[in-house]
Amino acid sequence: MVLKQMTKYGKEILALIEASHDHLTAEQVFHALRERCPGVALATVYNNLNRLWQEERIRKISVEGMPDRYDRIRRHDHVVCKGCGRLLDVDLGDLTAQLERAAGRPILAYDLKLIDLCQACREKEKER
Amino acid sequence: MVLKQMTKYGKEILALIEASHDHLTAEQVFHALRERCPGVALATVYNNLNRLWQEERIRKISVEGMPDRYDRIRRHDHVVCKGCGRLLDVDLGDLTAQLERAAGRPILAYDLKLIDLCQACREKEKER
DNA sequence: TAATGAAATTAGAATCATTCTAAAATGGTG
DNA sequence: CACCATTTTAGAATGATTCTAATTTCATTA
Repeated sequence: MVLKQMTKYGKEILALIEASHDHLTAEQVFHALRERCPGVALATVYNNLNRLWQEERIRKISVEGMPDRYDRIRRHDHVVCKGCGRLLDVDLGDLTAQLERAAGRPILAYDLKLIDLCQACREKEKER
Repeated sequence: MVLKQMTKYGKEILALIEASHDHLTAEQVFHALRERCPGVALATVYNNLNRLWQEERIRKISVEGMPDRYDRIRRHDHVVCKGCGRLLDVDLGDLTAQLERAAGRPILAYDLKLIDLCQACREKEKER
């Protein structure tokens, strides 16, 4: 895929996502962007997020029952809390070769989520 | 978690999912169930899918941009086509211990998707 | 500089999956 | 049977995202 020149908002949004260590939803990106570009439309945010995603400049993370979240592309994995969906970064290194061997077939990439229960959710669990 | 007795539709839906080697959406479960139970409501399907999921009797798989799909619980992983979202089963065995070691923390479970491009999508890719 | 055309942006409607609501049906248990 | 909890139901509501068609922007060419 040939990467096209980025647009004004494309650049802004990419910068926002790269700078953030959270995992922003489209809505959160929209709010953050508004501070710098008051007039911008929500559709523009979705347009650009989709474009950036297709160009593989950002990652999209989906967890059941929550809005998609966007993340910088640099290789890393995630720990998702089973209770509240809280997402943390973790890096297990590049497992591609290993997984290909185990699967017996070549892959383009993989998506690995570790599931745990965060401190807060563990407390709540106990109460019951 | 103590498993409760299953309800009439709960059983039907669980059986449907266990029997199917596809990865059914709620809508597909609804259609299939209708053949055996013509009057059943879509809400009932969602109710039961959610209950079964909470009781960990079925799995829920979410891939960005598509409706959630449901799967039997037996341990296995998935290969997702990057182009069309087609989902195949693959079993890499239980990597829990290995992943815990790599992550340096205990986990409850994990969710691993291998990404590839299916034959059909590879053809299409070429055409461009 | 004016004209052209492609791509980006916009506002709002539309869609789709899913959840919610409140009422009705069902199913044990005493 | 009477009771109460649970399940089911139909349809409305919600929330995230996409679509649409008009408008704006911007680079390129005449």
